[in-house]
Amino acid sequence: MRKTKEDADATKQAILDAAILLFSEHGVAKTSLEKIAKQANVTRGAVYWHFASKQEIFEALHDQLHSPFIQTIVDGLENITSNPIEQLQKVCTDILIDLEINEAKRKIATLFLLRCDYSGEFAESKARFNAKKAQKHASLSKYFSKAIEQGIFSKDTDSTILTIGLSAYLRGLAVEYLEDPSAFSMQRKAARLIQMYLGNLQCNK
Amino acid sequence: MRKTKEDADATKQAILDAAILLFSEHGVAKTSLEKIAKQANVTRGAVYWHFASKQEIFEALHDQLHSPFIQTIVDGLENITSNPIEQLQKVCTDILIDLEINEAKRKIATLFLLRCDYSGEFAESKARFNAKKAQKHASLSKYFSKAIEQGIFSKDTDSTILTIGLSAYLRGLAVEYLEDPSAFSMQRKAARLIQMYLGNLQCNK
DNA sequence: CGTAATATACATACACGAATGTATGTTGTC
DNA sequence: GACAACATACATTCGTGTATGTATATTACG
Repeated sequence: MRKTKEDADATKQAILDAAILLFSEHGVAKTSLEKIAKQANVTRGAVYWHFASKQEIFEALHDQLHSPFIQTIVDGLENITSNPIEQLQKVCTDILIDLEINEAKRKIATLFLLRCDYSGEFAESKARFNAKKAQKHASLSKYFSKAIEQGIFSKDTDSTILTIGLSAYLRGLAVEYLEDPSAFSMQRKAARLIQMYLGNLQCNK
Repeated sequence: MRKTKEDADATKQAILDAAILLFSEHGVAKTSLEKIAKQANVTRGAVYWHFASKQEIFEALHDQLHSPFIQTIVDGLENITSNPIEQLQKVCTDILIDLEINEAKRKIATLFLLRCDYSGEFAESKARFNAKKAQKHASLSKYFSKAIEQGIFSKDTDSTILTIGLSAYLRGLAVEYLEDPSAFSMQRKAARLIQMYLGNLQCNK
């Protein structure tokens, strides 16, 4: 029953896809390798061939798919346009709207924000992720500092506070939305939610 | 080995305390009833005498201890003072600082925000909680509407957006802080973080 | 270029521990 | 002496990890 290399890659991907689905729906802890195998139409033998443990599956998904919101912001601000504040607002708004219209991203975000806890065996994944995040944090903070110096943002803005706050705000909105997507619509509210937070930063001198 | 009623209540409380500790440190899923019993210096027999299952322990803790931030805000705004905006800022700031200085509250918040997922058997707890939250949401939104009418808050504030946003902001800040308390100090930053969010709402006409 | 050797990509079977729930025993109290 | 408040013992299930079987793709060799 040996398969070709492409076949093997396909089943590996099927296992990962099954894991995303089950993890995001039922939680990481409550998903057994048996269930993942069944969802992927293989046996646990196949799963253990490609991965040493559930933890390894989780880590593979985590490292490949889970990126902090700040990273998306930093990426989106790389090429500066005429109006940096509007640009920032758009980037943030798009992140949130994406959670509503992009099912794959919604599943991934649900998984890592709501369906796993990072205590114990997953602490290393979290540590790597936090390092990544801290790096982007610093990067965004620098960007803000510069923008404040240049008079784009109001002088009484604190770049660190702004970075921490924005990160937390997006995280909070994402979590509250994912927890109950029927509570409000991102497509309708995201822009105003972001506007409320970032709308008063412009230098009004 | 029969104990008096007070003794029994004490062991029940010891079991609950042990559960809080272990749940918040190692996660709900990874904490067995055996570990809880050991931590409480009893056997699993005692645990099963007081509770039917781990789920029942979780639900008891959840219903008694976990209250949405909005509830604290609504409670804190009950008796209106001279400056409602300052009052609101203080209430929010205090919630955050409490996470740093009050160990018990930090453990509880960690447990319910970071160490459990509400899929599967805990969905009912989450549903009850969400109902409670929605109620307080509506209540706070009404408060804001009134304050806007009275000219306390700026006219271009949307009470619903403000409520959703504030709830998400506090949740996000709490989560990011609890996830890594060394990242920043609430005692130092909370006031400014809240000020940045709520500071521009005052009616400036 | 055909074929034997080997490694790959799994499926199947088994052994084990952990956790759960229940049944039953024990002791002190009212 | 009956019942509350446990401790102890037992049965069962679930998940994991590993060992083994096996068919086929790939490679090496003559």
